[in-house]
Amino acid sequence: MLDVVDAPLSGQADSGTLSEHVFRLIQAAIVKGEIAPGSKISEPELARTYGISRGPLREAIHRLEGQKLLVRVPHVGARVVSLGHAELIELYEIRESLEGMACRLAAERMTESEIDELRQVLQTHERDEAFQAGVGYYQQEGDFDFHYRIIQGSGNRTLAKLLCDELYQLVRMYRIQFSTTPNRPHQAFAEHHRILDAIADRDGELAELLMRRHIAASKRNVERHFKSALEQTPHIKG
Amino acid sequence: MLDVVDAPLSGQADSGTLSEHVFRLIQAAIVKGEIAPGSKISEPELARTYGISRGPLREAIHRLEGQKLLVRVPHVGARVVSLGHAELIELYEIRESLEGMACRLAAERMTESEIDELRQVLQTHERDEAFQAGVGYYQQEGDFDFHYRIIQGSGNRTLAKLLCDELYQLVRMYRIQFSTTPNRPHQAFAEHHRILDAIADRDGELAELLMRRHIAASKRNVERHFKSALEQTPHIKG
DNA sequence: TGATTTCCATGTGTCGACAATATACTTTTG
DNA sequence: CAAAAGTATATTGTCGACACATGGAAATCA
Repeated sequence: MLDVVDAPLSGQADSGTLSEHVFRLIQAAIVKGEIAPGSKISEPELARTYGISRGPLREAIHRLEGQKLLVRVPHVGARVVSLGHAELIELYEIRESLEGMACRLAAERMTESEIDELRQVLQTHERDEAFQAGVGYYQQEGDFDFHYRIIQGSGNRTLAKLLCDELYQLVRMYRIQFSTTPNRPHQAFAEHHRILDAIADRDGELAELLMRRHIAASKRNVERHFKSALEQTPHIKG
Repeated sequence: MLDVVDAPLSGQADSGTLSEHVFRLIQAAIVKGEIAPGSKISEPELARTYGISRGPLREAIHRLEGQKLLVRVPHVGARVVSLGHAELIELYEIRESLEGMACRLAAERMTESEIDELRQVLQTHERDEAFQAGVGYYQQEGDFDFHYRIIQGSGNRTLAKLLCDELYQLVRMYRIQFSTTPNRPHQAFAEHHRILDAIADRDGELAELLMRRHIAASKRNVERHFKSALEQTPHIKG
């Protein structure tokens, strides 16, 4: 028997289909900002770039549209989404509600070992944060780890799919856009700790309240960045 | 001038593309139960049914997958989603959180004329309900009208797209599945009225609380129906 | 007789080409 | 000189066909 090691590029289990592959590739490219927000998607160009036919590419585009990363107009084409100020705030309001619920459920239903793992995640971040004091970018992934764990710990798999597989792609996209400025890491750490304590105490109500405040603070932070970015470049046409 | 009546079947503005067309067609067929939950989707068969090629059909399938109405397995095919007991409950929990927020926002931001229209919607239902006392099916659409109006009145367009365009297709699907039994119309009416009163009083907190209770009651109702349905047909394999 | 293996049929994934439509440019006209 | 119409190019939407994988049926062997 020989080990099949054809092309494990994407890291995770690649479903083997080209459509799935380019779907994740383009998704990552959009989230990372490699394809500018508001820019047009050219099917022939992308097909040449990834070396595939337009068929699988179009299927990937339609799925990306479902994830709200692309906006398509019939007979015209697709553009990378470009959220306005209001829409970004709306997204954070939705997170506030949904992750608040997830946090309450997590406080009620997480196992002790899961809580321990969550505590270790936070300790790891604390060391990293002390190490590269306030760089803020690495904290992004860590922050997602923290939120991811809580969402998974809620036990509501439908909610987890909705938050992690769909909405968070958009959130990550704008997090990376705003990642040039330090993202209030210390304050976020303190908030994370308080949330963890509430979960460890099995205090669902408090955990929900703290998570909502945490996301609300993030929202205000993003709001500031958005405004300052707007002042630098007053009019970005789609 | 002659009235153009080519194919206004879908009611709304058809974007003209076949893909979009079959997307809405299959979506409606799944929601109405014309394609049984858990049943397999045959691409050649559906292509023949709608008289189109497999290309646009596959694009529609991918979008349906994004809306969680289909579950696809690579190299195997797509099946109509079949939510288990737990998943259905999870869906209602998500609605509780999201529509609760929508209702609070609606109480704060709806205009007086919008509130008047909402009141008229309720009055219309009251007459209809009194007319065909307790049939319960027509109430489905009406119930959606009521919830739709509130969601739209929240002013959060991102939330409205998420709830109305995506999650509600699933909810409608199972509403129709359980529509054989009378859906506690009187109690729902009373709850709707109380919600309206809270909105008219601009009492956001109360409006949210009442909406959450309303959906929780719906959840318990669905839970009952699900159990009784399970007793009649103990094992429905996917 | 039962389990395993081989083979075939159905269906999915992918491709290249054609038709229809939108965008940009050129031309014409007031 | 500006605006509108017409044309040309490029892109999107659609189609039919081929390659490969999967599931089931038939045949073989223990």
